[in-house]
Amino acid sequence: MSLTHTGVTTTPADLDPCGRADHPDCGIRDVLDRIGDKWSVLVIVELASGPRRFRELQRAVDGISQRMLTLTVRRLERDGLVLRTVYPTVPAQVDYRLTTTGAGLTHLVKALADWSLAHRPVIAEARRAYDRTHPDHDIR
Amino acid sequence: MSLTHTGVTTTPADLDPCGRADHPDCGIRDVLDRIGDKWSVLVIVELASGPRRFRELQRAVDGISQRMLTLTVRRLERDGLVLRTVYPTVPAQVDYRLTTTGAGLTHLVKALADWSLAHRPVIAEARRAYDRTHPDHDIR
DNA sequence: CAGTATCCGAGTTGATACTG
DNA sequence: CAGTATCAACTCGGATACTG
Repeated sequence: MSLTHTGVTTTPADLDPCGRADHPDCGIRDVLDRIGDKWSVLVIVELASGPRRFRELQRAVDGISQRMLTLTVRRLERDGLVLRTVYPTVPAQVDYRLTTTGAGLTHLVKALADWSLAHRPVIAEARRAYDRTHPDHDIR
Repeated sequence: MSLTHTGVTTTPADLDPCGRADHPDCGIRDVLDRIGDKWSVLVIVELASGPRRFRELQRAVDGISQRMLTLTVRRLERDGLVLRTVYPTVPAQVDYRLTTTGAGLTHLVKALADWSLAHRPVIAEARRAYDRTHPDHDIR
């Protein structure tokens, strides 16, 4: 479902996720779907430090299950952000590394991380203020 | 603190919703959770063009349900990214606009959008190539 | 080691109906 | 207009077990 689902009240099969000129999200959805999920960013960040094997990644990304790591790296691979290399040894050995495209994305992720870090106090305070003024409201 | 944790990244003092020191995502998660979901970015982008009323937003963000729009703007408000103003008219009138913090975030979102747009062809091609070479694989 | 295959519960979303 | 309330459908992620 990650390919072209933006809002979609439009047609089922739309090869043009973009559709309208007044729809400013064209294309961004693709990337957002990828980096927006729980694990991708963590994997990307880890790979930014260099190639990693499957188990290394799993150990580095604390809490990720085998299943989720597999799915995550597969999707990143499919999008051309990560390169997966299998060495026909026994036991199997596979390494993952960022592609040029993927490395480019890390800059943005880094920028986002910096912004997040810089604004964490502000956001935290905003939340406290909100929760204080809206005691019974459950936004999550 | 940096995102990159080569081998060992001990985050010294961490006040955190984060839990553990070996978790390099501290803080970025907050923001990612917000902009990573299906609708927030679309709403932010729309608001980047100026204040909007509830219905205007709903019309602009194609496909969003009333419920989801409410939840989305509430969360953005709670995080201090969006300011919600209620005018006690009849019928009710409410407008939403980005806060200074929110506006700052739009720059990053913009950067992400630009990157996405620029790399869309590459990613699309990577996907086609992957799907061609892995015909039976369902990554979704 | 590096996966794949299943099952299942929790959380999220969307449709629908109703209100100040 | 700008919501709130409710509920069913669906998705996602984790746990577990098995394989080349």
